Amino acid sequence: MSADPSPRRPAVMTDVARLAGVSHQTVSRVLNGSPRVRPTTRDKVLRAIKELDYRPNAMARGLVSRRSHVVGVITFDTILFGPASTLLGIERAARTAGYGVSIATLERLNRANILEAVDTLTGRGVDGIIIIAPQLAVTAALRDLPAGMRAVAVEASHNAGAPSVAVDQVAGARLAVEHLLSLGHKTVWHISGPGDWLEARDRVSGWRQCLEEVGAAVPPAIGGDWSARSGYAAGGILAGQAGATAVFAANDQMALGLMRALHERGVRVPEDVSIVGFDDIPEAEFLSPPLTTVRQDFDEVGRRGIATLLRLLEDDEPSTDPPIAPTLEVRHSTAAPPR
Amino acid sequence: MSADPSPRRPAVMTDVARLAGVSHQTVSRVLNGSPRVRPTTRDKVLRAIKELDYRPNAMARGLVSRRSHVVGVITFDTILFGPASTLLGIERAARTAGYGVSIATLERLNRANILEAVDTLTGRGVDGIIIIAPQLAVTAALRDLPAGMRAVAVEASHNAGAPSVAVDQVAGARLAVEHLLSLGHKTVWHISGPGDWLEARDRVSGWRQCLEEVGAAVPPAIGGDWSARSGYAAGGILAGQAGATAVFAANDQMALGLMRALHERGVRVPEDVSIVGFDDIPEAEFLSPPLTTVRQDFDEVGRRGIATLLRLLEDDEPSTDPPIAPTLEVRHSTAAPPR
DNA sequence: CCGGGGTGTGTTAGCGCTAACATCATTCAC
DNA sequence: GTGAATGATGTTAGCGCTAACACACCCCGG
Repeated sequence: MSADPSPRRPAVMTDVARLAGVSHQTVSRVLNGSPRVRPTTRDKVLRAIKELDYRPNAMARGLVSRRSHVVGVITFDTILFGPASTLLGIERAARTAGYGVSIATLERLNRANILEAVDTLTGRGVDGIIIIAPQLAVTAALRDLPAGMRAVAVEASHNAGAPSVAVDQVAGARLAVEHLLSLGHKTVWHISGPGDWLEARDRVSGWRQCLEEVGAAVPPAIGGDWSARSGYAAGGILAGQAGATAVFAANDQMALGLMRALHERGVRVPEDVSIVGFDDIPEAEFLSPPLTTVRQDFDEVGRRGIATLLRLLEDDEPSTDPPIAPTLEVRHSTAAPPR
Repeated sequence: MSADPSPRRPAVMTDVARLAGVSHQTVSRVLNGSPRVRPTTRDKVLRAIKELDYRPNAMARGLVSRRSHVVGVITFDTILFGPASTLLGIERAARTAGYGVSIATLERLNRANILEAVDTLTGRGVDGIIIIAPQLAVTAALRDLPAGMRAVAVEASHNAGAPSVAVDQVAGARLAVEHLLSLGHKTVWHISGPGDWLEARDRVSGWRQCLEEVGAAVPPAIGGDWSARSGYAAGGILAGQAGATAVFAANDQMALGLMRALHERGVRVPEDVSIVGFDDIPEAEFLSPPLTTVRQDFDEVGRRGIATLLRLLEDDEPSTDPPIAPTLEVRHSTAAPPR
């Protein structure tokens, strides 16, 4: 009833052709959904394929068709929530579109590394590349990608050397600051991300703009590095500032560290100080108190990244969507200022 | 001095051969480091390669050599700290070994999905597969992988259908429980992970064993699902238990949720209740209070996973290392019980 | 009853590379 | 000086597939 259960060597197209009594080209036509095949023939071929447990060889296919149906993703070597979520979103979107994903991570972000990663991925035959490029160095590197390589940048600035997909970080920061001001705070302090991260800069811009527009004093931004540790350290600085009643942290981890630092000093959140984070990590809702934060839709980032890349592969016409709007999740870490 | 900067079509091996005045086979020899090439010839070829910016075509290479130098990684579609860190560790190790990584994520874990992912990856021509398989369903699926497919399971039970690499979860749990008992607690409660996760089961076993060995009462395990939310919910149950002074949570997120729940009820950590987590997420150190937790070396998991797979590809001899030992990070969430 | 235009199928020629063997110089022992 | 061993290179034949064309065969109108 069934063929040899463990053939020595996996079946190839000619084996299928022989068993079905047709030429290998007819098998190829069936596989590629050509309409020029009689239904009865198609059935014979399909049966033979199943019987031999045949799977087309992707490399042979790719060699002749010049399409691997694999996209490369370059990402910073980290488990930071943003990049990790974006990678997942991209993989999901790619899978839906019938593409595979090959990854290359970078230990250190600089031009040489990035171009090398692009080379490696290109060498492996990917059809295009998505670069998760939140840092300025990356944006710069994008300007001299090898000619002919199709790439899109996500989380990069709009004037990168490639079409880009991004969340509107300025708008996100404004959401946070406006919320705090509307609660009655006179001004808002800011713990920023590292200066070479685009998102960090944009969040600083949004924060500053918003304060300036309402004529509020603009305190100096306190520099952090995304880690809870740096948020904790920022707490030390903030504690010495009498009028600081509201803080916008550029990500949730720093907000968490800050909360720890304030707690140690007996400063209550939100009674004494209100805090807003950024990212909405899964834990944000369960901190003490639950953290008000700005949420970005990373699945959407992934979908748009893949969509933009596929468009680029097909039409060769770069296209850039407007940035994705983030949303504010109000929880219990924000309240009116103490009187 | 230099060739046409933007050739219409990328250079292939014959182009290099022509420019260098040798046969394409000599170029191939240079590329593959054959000793049978005169140094002067090698130089000529190398210069031609650089001049034409030639890169070998991976698909053509793979087609004939039957090696793609890409490994596939199947992972659960999640940004849980463990699996995400493991993926990163694997990529790093693979890169060091000269391999690329193609990923396939699973929305839902069941046999059909896993086998499909294996098929997809195999179809894309990977040399072998690493399955991040923390759930029982995966272990079961491993038993009927397509013949000839080389695979290794990480975070799976030792009697999976494939060679495996794992951290000793039982030992990790014992570390946590012993620490709490040594502080003077009469017994230790446990918030477990989902019952279909191997790691969750092993941590329950370690916890129970340890208590039984010293003749301590074994309270019922409280079921969680890894999320901070479930840890928070467990807090409700625990609060009703008068004698509960020590809790071992099966991961840091649940510990975090629990801390929140206790805080809301005015229960102090560690004065009233001691808590130990598992994983040592980067934030653990900055929770209120800093969390004592069990740390697993995911980089080592990645390295061993790749090493095991490559050994399998070379010798065809399955080999399984002893499990990796986790370590305890003592911080401030644990103390002697209240008297 | 014959030519034109579909259909369905087979044949041939590569894609860019490596493996295997063939070929031609050298070198060196005797 | 001769033959065998060795070294450096070229030639040929695929890997498994798709693209392009060639070829039957059928149906149809004139």
